[in-house]
Amino acid sequence: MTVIPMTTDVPHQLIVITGPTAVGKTSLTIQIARHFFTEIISADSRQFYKEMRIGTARPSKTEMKAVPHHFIGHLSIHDPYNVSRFENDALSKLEDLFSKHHIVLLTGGAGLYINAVCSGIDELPDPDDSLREGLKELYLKGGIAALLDRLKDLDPDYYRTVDRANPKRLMRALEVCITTGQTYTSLRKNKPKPRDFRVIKIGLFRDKEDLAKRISDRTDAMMAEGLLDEVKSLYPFRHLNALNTVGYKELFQCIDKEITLSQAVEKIKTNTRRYAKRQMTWFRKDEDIRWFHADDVEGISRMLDAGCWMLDAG
RNA sequence: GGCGUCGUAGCUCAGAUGGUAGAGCAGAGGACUGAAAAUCCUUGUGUCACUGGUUCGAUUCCAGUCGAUGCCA
Repeated sequence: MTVIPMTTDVPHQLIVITGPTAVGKTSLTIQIARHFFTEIISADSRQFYKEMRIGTARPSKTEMKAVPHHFIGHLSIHDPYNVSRFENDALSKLEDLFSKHHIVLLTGGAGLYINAVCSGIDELPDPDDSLREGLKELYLKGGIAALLDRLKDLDPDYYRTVDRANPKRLMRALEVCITTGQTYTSLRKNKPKPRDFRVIKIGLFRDKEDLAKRISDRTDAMMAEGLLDEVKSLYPFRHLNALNTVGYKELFQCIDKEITLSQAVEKIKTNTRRYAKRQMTWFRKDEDIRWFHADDVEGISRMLDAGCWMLDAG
């Protein structure tokens, strides 16, 4: 029997499985996890919430039993949460898991969250509720112009490069400047943080028609499973950020009689397609991702079993 | 069968008293550092149903054909 000793010269490996929504990450990741007798960390910013089960395509009970999953349903929609917290939570969970496994899997479709785990994000202050309220107020009263005015003062460099039409970006930058007394620009180092594990990123793709079909089928399946009831039960909380989510917001509109049920279902499908598209534009930029067709289990296994990726610098 | 209305971008529709056309949605591309399934940006050439006629010129006017639809029979 060969036991690989847990020493520093054998690097821990984080295998990241990513790709657009509905591409088939869940089942493939479970297969790989079983192959390596390891566990899965989810980087899916909506599967975190315990109240959102059907609409987020959470892995089934059987699937979760087959392989331990982490960060699925561990939060309530009422809990404030963000990437930075996820970075911390995931890192400490990884430390724990790496004491038992050489290889751990991370899967999900939120590129920002994955990057936070793999290379970290800058130290910036968490949002402050009352300040955020104030900025929202400023925006409502004075519009984008008011935000821009303020930013021009507080961080002229960022003012030059921001997307000036994006209120959320502007408000966040202002928030950081005001709470720290420093410019947002100066705090954004954009330097990867060292990690004591290696990362390999696997991207799953499918052609457009195939993905669209899967999205459509999955949406129908969610409806058959009772999405509408799930959404109804969350209706009182529809203004929470967690519920500003594809599959939920459209059905809220239906409950509000703004659109019909079949219109809502169609809208869920097109919004999911658009989400998948946005994910792809994010992932395309990431040169570390090795792409495989989502059905190419053979190819992925071959690559992983060859183990040559373990020798990659990283 | 008669009379009327309509036929313009993938969809819903606007428009030009005749000089080959434009919105919304969809689609496509992009951005992205604590709200990220979020938020935001860019992007519109299409036999203007078909066939003739009038005209320097017709998608626009006229006639016919076909299709849709409404009313009357």
